[in-house]
Amino acid sequence: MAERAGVSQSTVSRALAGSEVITEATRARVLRAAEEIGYFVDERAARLRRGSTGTLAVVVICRPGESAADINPFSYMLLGSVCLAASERGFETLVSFQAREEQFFGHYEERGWADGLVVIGTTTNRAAWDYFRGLEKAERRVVYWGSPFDDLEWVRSDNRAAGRLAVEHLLAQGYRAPCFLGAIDSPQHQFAERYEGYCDAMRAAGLEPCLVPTRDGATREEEGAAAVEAWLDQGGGADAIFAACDAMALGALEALKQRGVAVPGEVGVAGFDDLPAARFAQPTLTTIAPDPAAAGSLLVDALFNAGDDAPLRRVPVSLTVRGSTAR
Amino acid sequence: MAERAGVSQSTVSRALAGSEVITEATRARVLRAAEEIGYFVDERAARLRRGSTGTLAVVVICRPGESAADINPFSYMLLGSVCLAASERGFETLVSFQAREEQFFGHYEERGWADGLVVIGTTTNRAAWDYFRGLEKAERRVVYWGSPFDDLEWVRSDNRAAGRLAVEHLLAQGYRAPCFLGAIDSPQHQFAERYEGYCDAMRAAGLEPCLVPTRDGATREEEGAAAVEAWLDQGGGADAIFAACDAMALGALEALKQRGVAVPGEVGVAGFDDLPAARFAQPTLTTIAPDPAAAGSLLVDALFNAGDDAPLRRVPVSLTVRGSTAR
DNA sequence: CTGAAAGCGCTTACAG
DNA sequence: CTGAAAGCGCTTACAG
Repeated sequence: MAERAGVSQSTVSRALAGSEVITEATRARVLRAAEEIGYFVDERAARLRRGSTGTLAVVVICRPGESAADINPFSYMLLGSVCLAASERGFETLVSFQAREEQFFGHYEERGWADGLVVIGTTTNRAAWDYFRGLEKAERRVVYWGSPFDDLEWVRSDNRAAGRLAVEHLLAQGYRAPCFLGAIDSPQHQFAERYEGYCDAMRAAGLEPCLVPTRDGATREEEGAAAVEAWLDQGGGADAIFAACDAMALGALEALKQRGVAVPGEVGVAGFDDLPAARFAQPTLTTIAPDPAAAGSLLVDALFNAGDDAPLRRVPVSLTVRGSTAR
Repeated sequence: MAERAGVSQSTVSRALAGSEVITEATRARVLRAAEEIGYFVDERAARLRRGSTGTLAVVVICRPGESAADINPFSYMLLGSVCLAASERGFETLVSFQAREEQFFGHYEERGWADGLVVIGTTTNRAAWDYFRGLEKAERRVVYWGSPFDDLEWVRSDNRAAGRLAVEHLLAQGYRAPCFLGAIDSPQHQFAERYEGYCDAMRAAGLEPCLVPTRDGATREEEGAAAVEAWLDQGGGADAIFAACDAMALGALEALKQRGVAVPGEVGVAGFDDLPAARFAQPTLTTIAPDPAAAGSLLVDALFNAGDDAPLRRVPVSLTVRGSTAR
């Protein structure tokens, strides 16, 4: 390649890297030669020499046994937005889905594969969290979505605001006794935060918070459906449900329909996530939507600004009103 | 590291690479030392020396302006299944989403970033296909999902079988005149294949095929809805619809509901894709489901078996019966 | 079975 | 502004 352009290896490198110091004429000659012989810089060598990788690893934690079709659509959206945000900042993204204990892996930095690691964990997988928490000690660049641990570098939705938004909307629609559907002691910390926001708004309105607890099930939808059935069996009592996530809300909708409870007439339902499915539920599901694009940007920024005084770690949320609360 | 274990660099390399030739005692010593100092092989250097990358690039083609939340859920599933399949075969995956002309990029092999490239394009993006088709000449390892070009190395759903399955199911449910909703002259070749399967089964049953054509719209759902409205305006005539994809079927459902046409009573509706949303549509949507896991495996295998006599390139499909055809 | 040496393809001080 | 030289951290013939 250097021969072809009639210059030295150093000059080729500088010309292609866009160094200021090179004559425009020389650069043009080098670019033409590169075009002619289809030359591209070998990034393995460049990075080995340079020391950095220009790549960011993103790990999506799944439940064991999950296949591509079972993975939470919101995880996919997060993955997409992280890749997009990384790309905007000039980084490539190495992605891997990890479910079983034998395959947990986070040593991308040590191996020279990536400059940092984004871990996306929306589902419960305790073993994975234990593994990744162990890594942290090594003083590396890692940032987490959905971390159950507050001492890790995390980015999350503004869950408290979400809880408040939901309650305020429900009350504005004329519902008088919204309850919260979810598990607040779940390792999924975000649910507890949504519950806190819910409680804030309830108390601000002079109302008593009310919790309809869910229990672990095969899927979030089943958890939601089971909890609603148990609640109805005990006589119900609330006239609206704010579910900790859309999947549970969808399950709740299912259960209410089966029991002949009219939505939104008798009971209003709102969720969180804005899954694609929310738009097609019957009735369509009112939900609090996190901003996936903002999430990707914040995660990538947090990765490289770790240790900052006041890193921006809360992804804004917004209310999407649909049929399930329209009365 | 070599010092620490008291052996040469060569021996460390061989021990860690699992070379047969190394004494178990030596290997143990090396492994212990590696553990102690937290040593990991630098893959940049290893691959530079070895010549390969152990990585596979996957490019998801999007529509310009699409954000992470807008991307087709099926594309995400395909992405997931490709990553999973690659991982099973010991490959890392480098993923990128590409929408605009300036960012098209496929030179992962030349740059030493990947040993091969999987391109996932389910949406219409002519410029992207032109770009990637241009690459092909360079005699490289690329395999395509959703390619409009038959001369590229492709993997697709068994679309003809899908068309047949849909018609056979519709007839078995007592529908007498199923039509096909979609664009058969679309660059999206797969739609035409589904139409062919539809025609095969119609003729086999002694029926005349009938096409309800769609036209490009902002989203597939809008395309489906608009086509159904136009069709109703012209007097309809069919008693069942097999839509070229779920998004269109969902749009059709929407339009039928708005016009007061009962589904599945007056008109049956079936789609293709098995989007998560299909389970939550009202009524729930009968659909032909491709097998995303199989798709990932086939794509990865095709990548490394290119040029084989009879590469397996058709992903099996299956019928998922739901409410929209249940009469 | 293990070690010394070469070299993968770059980038970057160091000279000129 | 450009070139010659060193070296990034590995793997792998080649000896022994």
